[in-house]
Amino acid sequence: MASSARRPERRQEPLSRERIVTAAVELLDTAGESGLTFRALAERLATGPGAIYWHVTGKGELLAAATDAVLGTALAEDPGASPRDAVRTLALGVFDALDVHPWVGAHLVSTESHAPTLPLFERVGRQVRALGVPESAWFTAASTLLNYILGVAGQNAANTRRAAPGTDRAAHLGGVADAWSALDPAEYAFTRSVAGQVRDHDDRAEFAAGIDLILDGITALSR
Amino acid sequence: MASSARRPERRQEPLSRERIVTAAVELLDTAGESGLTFRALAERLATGPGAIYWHVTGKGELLAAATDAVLGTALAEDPGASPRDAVRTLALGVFDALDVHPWVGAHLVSTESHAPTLPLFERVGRQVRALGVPESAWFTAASTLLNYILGVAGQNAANTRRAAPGTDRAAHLGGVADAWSALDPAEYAFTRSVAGQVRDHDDRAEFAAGIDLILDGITALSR
DNA sequence: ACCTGAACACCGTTCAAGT
DNA sequence: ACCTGAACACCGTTCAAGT
Repeated sequence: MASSARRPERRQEPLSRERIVTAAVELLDTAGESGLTFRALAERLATGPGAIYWHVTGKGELLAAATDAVLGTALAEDPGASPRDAVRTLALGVFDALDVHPWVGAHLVSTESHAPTLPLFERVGRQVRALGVPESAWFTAASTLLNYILGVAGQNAANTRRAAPGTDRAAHLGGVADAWSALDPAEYAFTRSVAGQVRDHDDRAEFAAGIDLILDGITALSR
Repeated sequence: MASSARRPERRQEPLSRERIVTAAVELLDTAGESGLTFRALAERLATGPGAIYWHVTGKGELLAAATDAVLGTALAEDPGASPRDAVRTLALGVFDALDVHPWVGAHLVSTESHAPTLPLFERVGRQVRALGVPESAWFTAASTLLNYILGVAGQNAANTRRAAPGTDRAAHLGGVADAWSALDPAEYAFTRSVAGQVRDHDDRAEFAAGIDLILDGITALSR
C-alpha cells in the first residue's frame, strides 16, 4: 500500500503553479506518462486533488507547462557558431532533453497547440536564413528540419518507453538487431541487411547524421 | 441521451476480430481518439464490453490493429517507378492515409511496438538501396526519410485535431498565418517572415518538397 | 466456444464547505 | 484568496454466470 505519504515535500510553503509543474515533471520522469495523476500529484504536494485546479486549468495545460519547462532549457543560442553548427546544437539539445524526459516526445508531437514547437521553428529558421537559402525555400527548409527533429523525438520516446527501465541502450539495440535478423528474408531483405549497423550504432550520432543529410539537401538549394 | 442504440449493426453475425477492428476504425474516424471506448464500441456492436476481450487482449492491441488496418492499404508498391518516385509515392500514401484518419499519426509515432513502421522502413530502404547509396549510409538514409515522414505524420495529426471539425484547410491555414503575423517582431522575426508562405501553401506539396530535399541530400552521398 | 453485464479499481474534474 | 476532500461521471478490465 502506497498510502503512507512517503515524502510529503517540505511542509507548508504555499502551492504555486511553479511547484506544481516541477512536481509534475518529477512524476513524469519517475513514473511515466500514466503515472501523472491528479491524485498522485496531490499526494506528492500534500494536498487534495482539487487544490491543483486553482493554479492550473486541467491536465492538458499541466502537460503543456511541463513540456515547456523541459524544452525551454534546450533552446539556448550560441551567437558565435556557424549556421550548420547552430542547427546541430539546437537539434541535439532537443535530442538530449528528450533522452532525459522521454514523455516529452509524445506530447511534443501530438499536442494541439504548437506553442512548444514554435520557438524551435523560429530558431531553426533563423539559421536556415543565415545559410543563404533563397527566401522562397525558407519555409520548406525550416519545416523539413523541424519535422525530422520531431519525428526522431517521437520514435525515441517510443524506444525509451519500450525499454524496460534499467536496461541499457546497448542491450536494447542488441535486441532490436536480433529481432531484425530473425525477420523473413524475402519480405524484409533490406531491414535484415542493416541489422548489423543497428547493433553498434550510436543513436545520437545517427540523429546528427540525419541533420547533416538534410542540411546538405538544403545547401543544394542555394545554388 | 445516446442510450437508444442508434444502429445496432446488422443483428446477429457473430463477433470477430475483424468486425471489431472495423468498428474501432469507424469510431476513431467519427469521434476521435477519446471516442474509442469499450462501452461505445460494445454498443455499436450490440454486445457488452466484456465480449470484445474474447477477441482482443486490450485497448493497446485494438489501437495497433486499427493502425495496421489503415496503414496496410497505404503501402502498395509500384514496381515500374524510379526509386525517387517510389519513395514519393510511399510517403504520399502515408500522408493521405493520415489525412483521412488523423488519429493514426499520434499512435504511429508513439506506439511501443515498431510493428506498424517496420514495413514502411523496409520499403523506403529498398528504394534507398536502388538509389545507389553506399551501403554504409543505408541505415542513415532510410531512417532519415522515415523519421521525417513520421514527424509530419505527428504534426498533421495535431493540426487536424486542432481544426474544428468542418473548418476547411484554407481557413485553418489562414488562421495560422494570422497568428504568426501577430507574433512579437523581435522574438519571432523568422516565423513572421514566412507567415505569408503559409497562408496559401499546400500541405501535401510542402510535404513532398521536404522528401525531395532529403532525397537530394541522400543522392549527394552517392558521389 | 463464445457472449453477457454487473462489479472493481481506477481516472479527471467539480464544488460545497472550510480557513 | 486559497485549500480540502467527498462526490460525480466516467474509464479499462475482470469474471461469474449464462448459452
